[in-house]
Amino acid sequence: MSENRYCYKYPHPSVTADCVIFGFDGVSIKVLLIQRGIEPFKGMWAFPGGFMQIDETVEECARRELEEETGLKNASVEQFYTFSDVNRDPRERVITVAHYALVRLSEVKGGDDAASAQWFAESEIPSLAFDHDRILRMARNCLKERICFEPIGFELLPEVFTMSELQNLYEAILEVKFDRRNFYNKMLKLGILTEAEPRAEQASRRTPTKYRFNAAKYAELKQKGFRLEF
Amino acid sequence: MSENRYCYKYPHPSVTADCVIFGFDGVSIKVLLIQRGIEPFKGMWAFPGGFMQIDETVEECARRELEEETGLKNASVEQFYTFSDVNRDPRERVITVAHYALVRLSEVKGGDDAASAQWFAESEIPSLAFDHDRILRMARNCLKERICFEPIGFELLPEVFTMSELQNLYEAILEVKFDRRNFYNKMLKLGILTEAEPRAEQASRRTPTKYRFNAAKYAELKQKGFRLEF
DNA sequence: ACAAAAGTGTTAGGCCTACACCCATGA
DNA sequence: TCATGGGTGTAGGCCTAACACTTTTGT
Repeated sequence: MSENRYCYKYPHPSVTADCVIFGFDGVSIKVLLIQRGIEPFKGMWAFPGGFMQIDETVEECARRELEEETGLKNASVEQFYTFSDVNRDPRERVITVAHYALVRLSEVKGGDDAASAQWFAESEIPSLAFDHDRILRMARNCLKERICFEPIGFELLPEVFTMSELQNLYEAILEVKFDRRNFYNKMLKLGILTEAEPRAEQASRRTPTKYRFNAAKYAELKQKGFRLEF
Repeated sequence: MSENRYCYKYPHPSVTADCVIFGFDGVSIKVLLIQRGIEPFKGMWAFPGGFMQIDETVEECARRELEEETGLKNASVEQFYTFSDVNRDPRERVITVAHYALVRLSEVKGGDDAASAQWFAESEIPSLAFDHDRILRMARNCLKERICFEPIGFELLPEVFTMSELQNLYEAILEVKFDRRNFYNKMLKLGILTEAEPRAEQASRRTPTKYRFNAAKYAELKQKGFRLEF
């Protein structure tokens, strides 16, 4: 018999943090999944996640899991909902605090567990373990809403990017199409973009202008209270 | 020694649901607090809340607590964040899933615990137990953001209300002032309000027009995808 | 009589949308 | 040479913001 040394007067649930990891390859949104090596749901795909230690917060737990899976230390990780259906885990009562992380594909080396970790385009995501299908749907919705308030998109792009990449990202997240000129104008008028390296002399007309996100100007605007609108 | 019959291999946190209960008296936002009768933080004010039972979800727990405090059964309750700082409860490791509820003051009879429950205007809220100050700040922010997407305000008003009351509510939640005429026009153009009882014949010019929320029209608009803007 | 609340309309400016052509390059 | 992607400007409509006076009633 295993030693069950932690005893309580009332039953306690386990608490896990799961992490929906979003990336962007320049065209479409990707999600990092890992294939479960153990029961339950052995062989099925799921989000990285694990049990919260007694001396860490759920956010710390999510970051720890993220680092183990992707090697990333400073990604943007945010909790968005806590799932607590009574039977969501067949083993025991587990509630999970779901997070999403925005990472740059280019910076992901693949973690310890890389063998079983894989990026999926949204359209190719298989049916997932536990209630992770539902978690994914909510994460996706949160992303949509959040991008209307904060320029989270820049976390998904390389530091230097083209306007088309940015537009593709917004279109992918919001599932709409924008007129190219209008998108350019709106973005430039917002004033949170800076042109990166003044385009090389020999730059052909075909070479797109590169931008980077201007966090300072964004902070300034935010202070004055404003909203991104799309 | 108390009987500690629930034993686990690893330490488990306790899980609670707390409920920030918002009301509106026609002028300002109110919050329902209860005075703690036991340690820790005995005598201090806090949100209603309690331990999640092993056979209920956190939302069910929040609704149960809400009903115990206010007698309300069908209020709008929504979770918004999970607080898991390691030392947020001095007794043991407790993580709490914080919810907010929107209730009509007129419908609150006062619950079992009414003796120690009290409505506070925002400006009069004392310093709170645990990390409830922080929870309140986040709840307040959520309210601000949510009202830009959904007409949650109507949950706080009586079924039939005047345009001024509605404007006061929006101004209280968003902490801004609107021009009265512009607010009227915008609201009426949105089309989610219906005039309640055609104003009595003898209605004086001083008697304000009464409206009610038109949920059907709202659902219709929402389907087509639109946003409330303020 | 005076203060407080409700009803009502116009104008100017800004923002959003829709839309088309040219150039350079790589295949 | 053709297809692709990037760069660029304008006109019309809609929404927003700013703004004042009248009426009624309660005090």
